[in-house]
Amino acid sequence: MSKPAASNLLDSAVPCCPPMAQQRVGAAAATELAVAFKALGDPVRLQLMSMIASAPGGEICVCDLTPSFEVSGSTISHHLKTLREAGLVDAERRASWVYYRPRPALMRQLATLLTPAGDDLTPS
Amino acid sequence: MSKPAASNLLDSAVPCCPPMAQQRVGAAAATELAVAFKALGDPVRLQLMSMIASAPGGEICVCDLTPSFEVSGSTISHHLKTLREAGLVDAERRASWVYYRPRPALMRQLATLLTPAGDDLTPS
DNA sequence: CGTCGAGCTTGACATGTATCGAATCCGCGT
DNA sequence: ACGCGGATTCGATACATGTCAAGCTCGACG
Repeated sequence: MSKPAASNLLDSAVPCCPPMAQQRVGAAAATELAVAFKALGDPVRLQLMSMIASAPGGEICVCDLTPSFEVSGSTISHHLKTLREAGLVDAERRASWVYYRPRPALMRQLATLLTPAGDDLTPS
Repeated sequence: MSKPAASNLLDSAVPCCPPMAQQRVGAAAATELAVAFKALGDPVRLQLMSMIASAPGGEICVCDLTPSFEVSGSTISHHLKTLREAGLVDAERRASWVYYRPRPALMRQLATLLTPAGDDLTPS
């Protein structure tokens, strides 16, 4: 559990991703970033991601996620795995329960990437 | 061409989408937003989107997009249709050529949605 | 130990998607 | 009118994905 997450975007020293409105995304970067966007490209996963990202205390138990959906527990687990492998969330087992927390680094990269031309982004 | 784009997020008066780190995304909103993320969840489409978003002059001809990829022209056209129907780009035919331009409104919504907790977003 | 509950994994299936070639459409020149 | 080149659409096919039921793993607690 909590694999290193295939993407090397997370630990890459390269600034990597200015807004796509300012610079084209190369083929290699596109392949990696598309994994993250694809992970968000499902209604269930998007809701899961939002529930994890907005969790008070910074983390949330799977047992608090599952009851919010119509789909089966195994399906939720499968979606969570997708989010994990995309590098968007991190999981940790404590006692009988598994807790998920967001990984803001990638979220911020995606947000920056989508910033339209002329928009300001988190001015220091 | 240039269909109304199924999403009602574009012309909706509702503020709609605070950062997901601040508020859970509802099932209905998730279904619509997931369409946009899914559209970006393919390497070719992500590059296409970045080429359109970064186009000098705010628009770019399909004939300038197609040669950058290995895939066939019909495949590019299909991907562009996906981006159009997701509300991310707009197309216009002029003479023999079709020009694509970005739709910053949705881009900004997605960027805002992904803004992590504690981050500042384009302060007015 | 044994078993119980929470979550993950596996196997299977139906649906969706990416891709291509061929056909079609649409302006433009000749 | 005719053909040409750019772009989209159509039909077909191989592959990926979402979903579930069933089985498995890991701690906890008697």
